[in-house]
Amino acid sequence: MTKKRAVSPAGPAPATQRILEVAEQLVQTRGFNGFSYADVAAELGITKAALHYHFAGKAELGEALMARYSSRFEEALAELDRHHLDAADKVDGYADIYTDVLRHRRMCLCGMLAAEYDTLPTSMQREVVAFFEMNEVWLSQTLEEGRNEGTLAFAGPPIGVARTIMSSLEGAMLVARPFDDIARFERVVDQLTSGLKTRPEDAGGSGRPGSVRVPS
Amino acid sequence: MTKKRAVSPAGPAPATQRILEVAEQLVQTRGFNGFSYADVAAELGITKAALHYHFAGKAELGEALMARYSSRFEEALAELDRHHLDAADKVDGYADIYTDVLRHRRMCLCGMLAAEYDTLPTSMQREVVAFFEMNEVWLSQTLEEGRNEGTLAFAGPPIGVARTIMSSLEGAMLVARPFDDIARFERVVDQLTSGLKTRPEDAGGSGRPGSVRVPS
DNA sequence: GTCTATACAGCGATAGAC
DNA sequence: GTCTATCGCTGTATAGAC
Repeated sequence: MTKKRAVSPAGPAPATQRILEVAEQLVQTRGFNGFSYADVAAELGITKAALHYHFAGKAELGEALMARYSSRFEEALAELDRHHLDAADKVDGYADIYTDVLRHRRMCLCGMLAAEYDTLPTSMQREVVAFFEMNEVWLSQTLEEGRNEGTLAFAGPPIGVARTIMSSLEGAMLVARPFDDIARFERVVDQLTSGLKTRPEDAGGSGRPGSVRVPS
Repeated sequence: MTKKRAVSPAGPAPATQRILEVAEQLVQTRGFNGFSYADVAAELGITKAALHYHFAGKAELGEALMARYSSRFEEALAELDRHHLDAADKVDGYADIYTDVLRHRRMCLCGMLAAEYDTLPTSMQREVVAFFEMNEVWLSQTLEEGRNEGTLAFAGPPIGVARTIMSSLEGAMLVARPFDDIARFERVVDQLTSGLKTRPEDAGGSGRPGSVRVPS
């Protein structure tokens, strides 16, 4: 048995992983047009040329970033589903995912890329839209579930409420970052979700049952 | 009397105006890091060097852009106040300002710059925050007014609701643009505002009394 | 107020050695 | 898998003529 990990034989090499982590942080804080190969290389102590070995171009790096982010996000949603929470708690868990991103002083990756949408490679544009659609589908289903089980109450089709919640969370992150104020974000989250719930919220916003976060 | 306009003697020269208009459109669609002096010059059929006569550097151009946008926005809010609307209609008018921006396939200038916040010159960073604060102040006052006159109803301090509305509108624009779907934005607006109003909304979203827009 | 010309830094990207 | 070296291009900015 070699030094290479025996389990999960697939998956990116450690070097590739570290590149993605650094690039992700840069895009989420500075934007896709606000970072360069030189930034990533400097942070990792390697050269720009080495990066091109792992990702042919900036577009490919961007696509890998989004694929990773989306699948991580999807996994976090699946994890919420696995916890047998009621829909009201799932919605809270959903908002917590966003809160955790903001806690790392980051913007949602796809929210950031949505701002830069017109300048992105078309492959990345498609992934931005797909990310939002994935969010909407999960939220719609959860909202409908909540209405059926009686933990959530709202008027009209779930998709409308889902779109309001998702885009409002993106906007709350967008605005909270210049103020460097997580509490501002959390208050907006409470405003948005408290109107949906059929039972009163217990005081503390943290430590909810089955809290799930998208790593880093 | 010369050819120069006899009235409103102050104000930027026509050439400067046109530069600002082109640059504004570019920033609102591509971001501050997504456009260049060359883009502006090409659009106007002049050279990059000519631009530097009007604005020493990109930072100065950016500051002028924000000052203009903020004062235009503030004027639109003052115009809403001048129409003797009730607060519910003022909130609708406020949302209409955003809708008109989106109709021009643009993101709110300061919403766009909020995404790029970490990469902006500090002078521009301050203006981004000031813009959001100005919005919040006006909205808070209007919400309180509406609660006093009975056209609006909401729980808690107005500032909390104001922040939710403003940041949610920013987010709804951010997300609607990749979908190139104004209706999506308008439905979110309805969701956000209908819960505030004490009387039902008349059907059509357009042509409300005293509709005001921020030009371009 | 606009031009030509140019400086100079940074960008994404490639070739080829190790 | 990482390096050195370099290419071609674009970016912001300046000098000086008109």
